[in-house]
Amino acid sequence: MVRAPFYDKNGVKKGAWSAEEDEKLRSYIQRFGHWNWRELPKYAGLERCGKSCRLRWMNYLRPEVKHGSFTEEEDALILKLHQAYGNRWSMIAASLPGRTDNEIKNQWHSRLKARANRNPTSSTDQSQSGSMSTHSLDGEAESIHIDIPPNMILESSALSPTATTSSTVELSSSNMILGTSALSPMTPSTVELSSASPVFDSVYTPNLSVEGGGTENVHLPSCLSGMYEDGSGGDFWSEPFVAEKDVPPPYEIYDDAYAMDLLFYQMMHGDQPNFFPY
DNA sequence: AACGTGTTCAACCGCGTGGGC
DNA sequence: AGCCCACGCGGTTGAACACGT
Repeated sequence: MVRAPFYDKNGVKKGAWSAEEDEKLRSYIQRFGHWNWRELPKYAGLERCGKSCRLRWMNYLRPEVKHGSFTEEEDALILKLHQAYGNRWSMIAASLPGRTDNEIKNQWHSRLKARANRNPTSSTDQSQSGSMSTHSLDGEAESIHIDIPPNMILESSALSPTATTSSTVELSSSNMILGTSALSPMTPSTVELSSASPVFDSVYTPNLSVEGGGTENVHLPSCLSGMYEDGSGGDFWSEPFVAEKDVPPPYEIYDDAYAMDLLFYQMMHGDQPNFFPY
C-alpha cells in the first residue's frame, strides 16, 4: 500500500521499508538510541535519509506503538480533542498512548471527519463539561466519561510525574503514559535521549559530534561504563553498526532495554541504581 | 472475471521552530 | 543579529486493497 522502493538521484532509498531494513533500524536504536537522525542511517547500515528513519521508527517500529484498528473510545477521544485543538495531531496523539500523530491523522481523514461532519454538535456543546456522548457508526448512542481539564494537555507530559491527575485517570494522558508499564514509564528507546534523565544524557547525548571517532569525549558515568564496554554493545564510536552480524539475539536486546528501564525507574524514584539486577 | 471507483495508510515533502555558533 | 542545522509537525501523495457494477 506504499510506494515501491526506489533510489533518488542522490542514491538515497525511498519507498516501502523491507523487513531487513526494519530490523537494522530497530536493532541499532535499541542498542544505541537515536542520537542523531541525520547520521544514524550511516551507522545503522541503511541507505535511507535520517528523516525517513525517524518516521519509520516513530510511526511503526517503536515498541510502544499500537497497531490495529482504533477502539470506539479512542475515536471518541480523538473527536473530542479535535474539537479542542483542531489539526494539532501530535497534541492529540499525546493523549492516546500507543497511537502516533500520523495514525490519528489518517483515522481522522478516513473515518472521523465524515462522522464529525454528520454530527457537528455532538461534543461542541459539552466541550467544557466532564462527559461527552458520541455515536457509533450503527447509530447506537454511547456515553464516555472523559474528564480533561482545559490545561491538561499542556501541563502534563510523560516526563512530568507531578502532572495533575484527575479522578478519571483512564483517560488522563499523564497517567496513561506513565502507566504503560509497572516498571517502565516508557521504553528507553523513546525517552532515553530526552533531557529528563541526566544518566541518559551522559550515556548518549553529550559530545556526540563524534569528532575523531574516538571514545575520549564520552563521559559515561562510572557505574554505567561496563554496560557499553563489555563487548556486548559493540564499539559504537569506531565501528559502523552492521545489523546482520552484530545484532545480538532479541532476548539480549530486550535484556538491555530492561536494564535501562530499571535504571530509569530507579533514578526517577531516587533509589540506588542497580545496574546489573540479573 | 474484469473493470472502475473509493478507501486506507505508510511514506514523502515542505515548512516552522529552537538551539548552537 | 543572523545563519545553519536538526528535529518535529501537518499536509499530501500514491499504491494496495476492498467493494460495487
